[in-house]
Amino acid sequence: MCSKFEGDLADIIRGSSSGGGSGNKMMTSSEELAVDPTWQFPSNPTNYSSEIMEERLDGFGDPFPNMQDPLLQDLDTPISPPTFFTTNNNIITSHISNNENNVTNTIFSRMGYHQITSSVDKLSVAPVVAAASPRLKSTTSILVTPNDLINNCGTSNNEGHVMETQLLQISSPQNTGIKRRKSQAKKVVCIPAPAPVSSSRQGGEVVPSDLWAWRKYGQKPIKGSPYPRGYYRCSSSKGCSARKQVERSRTDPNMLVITYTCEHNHPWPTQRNALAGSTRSSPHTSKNNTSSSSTLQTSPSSSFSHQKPSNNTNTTTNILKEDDEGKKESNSTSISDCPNVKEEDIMDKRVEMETHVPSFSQTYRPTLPDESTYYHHSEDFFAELGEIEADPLNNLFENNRENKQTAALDPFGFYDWTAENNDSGNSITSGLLGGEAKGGVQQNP
DNA sequence: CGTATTTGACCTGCGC
DNA sequence: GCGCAGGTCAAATACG
Ligand SMILES: [Zn+2]
Repeated sequence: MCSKFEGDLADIIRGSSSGGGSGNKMMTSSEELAVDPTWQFPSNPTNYSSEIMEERLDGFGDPFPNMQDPLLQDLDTPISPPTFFTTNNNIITSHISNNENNVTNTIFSRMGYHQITSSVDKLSVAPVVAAASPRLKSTTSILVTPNDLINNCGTSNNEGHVMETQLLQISSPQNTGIKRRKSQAKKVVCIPAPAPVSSSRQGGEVVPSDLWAWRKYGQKPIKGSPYPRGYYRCSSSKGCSARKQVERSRTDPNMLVITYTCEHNHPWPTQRNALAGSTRSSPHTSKNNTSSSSTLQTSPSSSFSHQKPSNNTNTTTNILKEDDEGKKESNSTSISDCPNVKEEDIMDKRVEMETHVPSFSQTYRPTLPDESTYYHHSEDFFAELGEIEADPLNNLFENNRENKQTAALDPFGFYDWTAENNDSGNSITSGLLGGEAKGGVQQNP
């Protein structure tokens, strides 16, 4: 976790902190989001997956949901360090000023989650929310459309929001696969952009990398925004239908809006693809700083969820649910801080806010029936984690070397692990860490 | 050599 | 039914 993120986090932070001064650059088709190798997302995509697609359970997150839950529980009990979130802002600023790398935690603070689920998963969603705000005292439900998300992210401070949206057109008889666009459930995450900044050459934007390996398969300019949208597909396994869309929010260049379309079939990204992508982007500076790797990595949602809850004040986590009916119920935790919410209301769609005090533990279970299959009990999961944790952490930290501070961050790192653990945690962790950068090949399976 | 990115073209969905 | 826009595919290119 932490370690992984370190680099990433730093980047993220920068982006956010820097405020994106640079973010503005218009992107022609050519410009893309460059991924910073270092950058990592706090959130786990998997978490998002918690949702269940109507028809498409397959795609979404079987594996993921599992992951999340355990984490959540952990959070509740001992592990979760919500506290760190609270402090995040402070930390961030300080770190940022000093060192980019250090920032790891801060990133999370800003990050926000929006989960938007289309009609399909009613049940699943709720749990998700809970997860998101394990600790939050009050949760507000908000309805948000994806558009809103984008806008919000941009406009909103820098805080990220994660939304699960399932935009489904249930109306269409065929949910199956045919209708791609709207019918599918999507999870939208807003995060501070790493800072496209001038930095690297390419002009590319930096995309935060998550633990998963993503391969870019397309990019298109979007009318609404000056920024192109990048389309990524899971490269870990061919069978995996997980997809990811990355675009900058039109309002805030600083913010990146990442939309996850399907969940991963496989437990974990054994290895990231670091090779090709990263190198290409910049010929000169290959890896270290400047390099922008195409591979995007967003932290697994799980990590996010944890973080979010942590703070009422600073971090805002919003989770949006859309019911079948079309209404969206969203629970946002610690919204108070977020300006974003307001914007949303204003924006287009309806945003409803409710204050809830969910106990995340409760919510958690109900959320995923699937989970049970994957993991019988979160407890077990944790148990494993505990073991794993030690190793992975160490490794991570080592990797991170730059930031020892990250250790403080433990909470984050911890999250990541969970994900790793899920599959075959130990091996993976080592692999990830080591391989992350370049590992060339990705396949696990 | 293999993998990943880049980029244009094609296809599908959606709105009018 | 037409047109627009988004999303995906596939060929070409680049890099380790
Ligand atoms: Zn996958």
